[in-house]
Amino acid sequence: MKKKLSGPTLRRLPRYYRIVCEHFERGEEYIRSVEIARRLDVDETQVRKDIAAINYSGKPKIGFNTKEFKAHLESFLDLSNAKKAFLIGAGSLGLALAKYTGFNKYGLDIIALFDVDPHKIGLKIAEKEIFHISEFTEKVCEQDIKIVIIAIPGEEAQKMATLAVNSGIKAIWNFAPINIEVPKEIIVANQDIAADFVILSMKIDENKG
Amino acid sequence: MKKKLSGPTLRRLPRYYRIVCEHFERGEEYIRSVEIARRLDVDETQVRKDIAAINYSGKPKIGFNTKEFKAHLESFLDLSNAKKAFLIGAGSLGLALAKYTGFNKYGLDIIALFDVDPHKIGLKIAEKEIFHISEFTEKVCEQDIKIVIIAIPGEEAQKMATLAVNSGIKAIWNFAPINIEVPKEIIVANQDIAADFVILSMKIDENKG
DNA sequence: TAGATTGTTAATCGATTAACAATC
DNA sequence: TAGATTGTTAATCGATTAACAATC
Repeated sequence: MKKKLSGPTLRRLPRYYRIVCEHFERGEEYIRSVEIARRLDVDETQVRKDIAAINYSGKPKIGFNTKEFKAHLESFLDLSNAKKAFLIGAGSLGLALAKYTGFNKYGLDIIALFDVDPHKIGLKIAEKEIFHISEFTEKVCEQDIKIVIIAIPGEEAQKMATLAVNSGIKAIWNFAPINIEVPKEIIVANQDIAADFVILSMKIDENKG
Repeated sequence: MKKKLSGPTLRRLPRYYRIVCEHFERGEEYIRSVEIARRLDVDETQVRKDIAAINYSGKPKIGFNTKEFKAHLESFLDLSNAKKAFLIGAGSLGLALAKYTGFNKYGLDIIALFDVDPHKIGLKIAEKEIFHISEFTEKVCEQDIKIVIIAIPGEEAQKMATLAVNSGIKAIWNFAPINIEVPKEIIVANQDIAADFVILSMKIDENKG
């Protein structure tokens, strides 16, 4: 049984993974904690602590073997095990997410899209078919889907979330700019990209002051 | 001079803003800290502490006036003051960001897009013209742009970041799935959405275990 | 007034950082 | 061996939570 990691540590791990991949792909055999720390602007002791927390270890004087460390992170973060998901909303954001190539590497496999626009039904985006939302519940059951991504403009997002929950979905990744509410056993991540901008913009102000 | 907020507090403020807006638009005059806490799954004392940190106060027994509190957050987070930005990349993600309507409310105004594809140059997306990247530096100066959003597939992102820095940009919001590196006086937010998925997916695993 | 909620001080908890020992 | 880097224990720091006072 994995011991539970702290939130901050968990959030740093995918960032380590990215850096380690970059080094590995560049053909570098080892990476040192100070290098990871510099790239991500965290403390180097922090990096080693986090690595210790996932039971990996490096070699004193040499560093961490990029290939091994990468594999360890993939195993720990369960990246190789593709998780099937449905995507609600074939608007511009939905299409962008459907076409996004970075997800496979991180264990996300978007299987199909759903929309209400009759002009879109039947089209294929990046080899994923667009179905009418009325087929959603049935297909969730058929294909044993646990994750749904919501990418519609807002007002309808809560309704779609409720539909998803009633269809047996276990986790919702919400890109609509509202805070959706679902029963507490359902996992929700409200991806508020505008809020992320606000944080960036506050940092700019700080730099000026 | 604003006293500096902690990172966690700063990250919660836009979430409070969203909830307060929702209540205000629903016509509710007051909101209580316990309600905000419930909606965002944080501690209610935390909410009051955060509110105190931005020098706002409510009324005992009644709560926080939604209209006033909303205005206070807008002022504190500087949401009313539109920040001009350029967007590099008119691919599907770039278009989705250009069309995204939620940004205005959060103080972001995307002025124009840049790309290299000759078929796209001159087109308009949500009233924003697409220019050739060769015009970037000149237009940054002309329009005194401080922020650039990078939405291209990856390999080229570092080059574009460097171009942006050389053009005098002060902050970069990077959607490309690489960790871009720039001089330390430049503010960078690497928006790694795949990483956000990993965190969601780990939470699902925890729920099972 | 009584009760409910805000506001604040004190206590706890956990994450980060510092110091240093272990190791190749 | 000397030096560099990992790994770990201890100290610090800051965020969260708990307790309770203030207030309408």
